[in-house]
Amino acid sequence: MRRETRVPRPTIADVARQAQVSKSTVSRVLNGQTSAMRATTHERVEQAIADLGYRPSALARSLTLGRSRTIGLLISDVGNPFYAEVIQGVEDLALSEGYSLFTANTRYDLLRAERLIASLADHEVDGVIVMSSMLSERCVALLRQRGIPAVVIDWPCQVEIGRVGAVRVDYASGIDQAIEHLVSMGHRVVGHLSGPAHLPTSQTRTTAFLEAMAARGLDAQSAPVVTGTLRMEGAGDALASFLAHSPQPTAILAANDQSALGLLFAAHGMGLSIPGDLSLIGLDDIRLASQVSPSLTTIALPRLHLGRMATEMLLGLVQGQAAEPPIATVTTRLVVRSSTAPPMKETR
Amino acid sequence: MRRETRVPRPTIADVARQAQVSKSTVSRVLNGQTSAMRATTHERVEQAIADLGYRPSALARSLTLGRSRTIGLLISDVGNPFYAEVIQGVEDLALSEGYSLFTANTRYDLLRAERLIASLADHEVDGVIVMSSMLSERCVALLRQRGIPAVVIDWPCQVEIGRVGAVRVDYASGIDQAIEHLVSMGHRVVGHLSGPAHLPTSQTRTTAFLEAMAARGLDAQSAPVVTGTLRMEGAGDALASFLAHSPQPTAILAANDQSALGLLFAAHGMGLSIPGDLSLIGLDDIRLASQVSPSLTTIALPRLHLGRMATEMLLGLVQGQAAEPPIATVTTRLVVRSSTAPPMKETR
DNA sequence: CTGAAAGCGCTAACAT
DNA sequence: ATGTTAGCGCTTTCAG
Repeated sequence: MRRETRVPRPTIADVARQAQVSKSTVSRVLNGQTSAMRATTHERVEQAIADLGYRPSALARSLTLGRSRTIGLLISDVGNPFYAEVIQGVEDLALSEGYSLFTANTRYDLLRAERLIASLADHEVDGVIVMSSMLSERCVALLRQRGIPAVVIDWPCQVEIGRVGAVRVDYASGIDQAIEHLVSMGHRVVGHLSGPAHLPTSQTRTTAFLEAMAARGLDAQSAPVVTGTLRMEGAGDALASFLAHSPQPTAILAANDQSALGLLFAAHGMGLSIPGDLSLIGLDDIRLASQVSPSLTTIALPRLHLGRMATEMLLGLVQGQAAEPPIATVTTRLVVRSSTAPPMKETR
Repeated sequence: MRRETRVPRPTIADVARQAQVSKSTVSRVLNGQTSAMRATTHERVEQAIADLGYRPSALARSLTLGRSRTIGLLISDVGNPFYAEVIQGVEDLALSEGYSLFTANTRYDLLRAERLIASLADHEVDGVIVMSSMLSERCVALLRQRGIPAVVIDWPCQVEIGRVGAVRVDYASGIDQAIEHLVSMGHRVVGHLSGPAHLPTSQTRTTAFLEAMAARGLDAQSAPVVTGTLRMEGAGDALASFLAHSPQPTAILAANDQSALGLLFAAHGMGLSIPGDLSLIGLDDIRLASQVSPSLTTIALPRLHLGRMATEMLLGLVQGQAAEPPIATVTTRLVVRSSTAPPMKETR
């Protein structure tokens, strides 16, 4: 007794027949153009729709309308905890505006990114949000080439003309607060664990660090800056570098929470006390930051907001009501927790 | 000098005109039905396609073909690090098979899940993969109702007939190894930090734990089982419960890595040494597990594989070549790291 | 070996 | 106030 027959979903024609009206009438009901319609007709159509459990085909609709109410979300790596909330922000707003999301991970692979973008274009997404720092430039170029509106998140480079927007992150504000926090507690030698040098965002953060130091008359020149990976791995080596540096830093600002946590765990492993022997500040405020022990003082990025803003901007571009210039900035702010404290007085 | 004019993408008709052939011929080239075609014709068409930079519209194709080469991925929460790799597994295989992914987060919200499923259905996805333990049952019901093939991941309940498959996780194998590992080191009192009682998967794990204990003649009855949240928060309270228990456990098996790490951090905070004072075993083997200090002994779940299998199964269902019964199981295995050691001999 | 024509499900003029 | 018609871009008989 297997019912192999795939019951085809009802179409607008089925509804029309059932309600004894034309397809146009049904279509009007579907699109709310019901003002100049006889109440009984309206009623009959609604009834038929309900009876048949009819739902319009997004595919067919997209084809006729020329827009798909679909947007692409290009991410470098879902596994990066940083992105999760941004995704939520995007999804929330997109959903509430009736858009669906094609999500795709570039995996930091340009070839893959190209294929994904091609695929998104093939599916006629109305726009794309790009959150893939290393690949953003190429991605945006490809998208522009296909005439697809796009918004880049946290990509400090110049946004050229065209239907491309950008949501920037003002790291400097939070980083400045962080340095102020350390300095006011008495720290004088502060180290910086940066991200890979080729990432624009690493440079931005490092620059902001150096400027914040200089602004307080600290010797930014001799401040130990170690290049890390933005990941937890390898933090042990980085920590060793800091400890070998002279003068030895009493506090370290890491380029992100992951690497800060790497330092934290490495310190644990070496029997170093945080914040007793060393103060630590991260950046991002990922969930984990508040859950480790000691909880991590960090510079919070409003990620949900970031996602929402990007989506809002993209939908603006899609609907042609582009803000000029399509650039927005979100600020960061310090969240003080337990990984920072005044330095011990043995600062040589 | 703004070019406001949205250049419409070339259609199959444009290619046909350019190549001086009919749409049918172009379509044949597009679909590789080129065997019985004059070489010069084929050549001309390829040329025209290249010249125009033509790409077929997935939308139009889906409409005529009746299948969209699109699948939905229903997740409860992207923020859960557990899912990231599964997603990668799904995406990898889907991509290589020419499928695109609609991803959607239920956020553990049934209403939201319903809307998302409706949306997926509206977009005529060919199938859906569900990875949302709490909501799976309802989700599958809704999908079945709309006649959409589905595969559930890690949902231990009965799979009814219909085009629904399941990929199970055999927790018992890894949990048994874990207990064996502890017992062979001399542990006799082992605690279990379980997940919320209403989650089927919590029950599965707890049962496996108790059985593994009993199988070794240990007093499963008096083994302290504390109900946790599967999250890091609240681990402090759980740890306190374990420590207050008599006899006090010398090792704890947590239901997942997150809660194990919660215990780890809580122990740090209380000055307890891991594994000196207490051995700890997690489950999942999330990235973080190998990065914390001490690194976490845990039961590894082959997540990439999980995603791949689910996708493979779904595509099988979609293409009608369903394996009978559509159920697969992946096994788990213990990964020994540094959070486990023999108990101190002061076991009262 | 290739073309003409119908149709997938929907919307939008343009009638009436 | 509602129906008719012509597409949107593609595939697929069916003819030649």
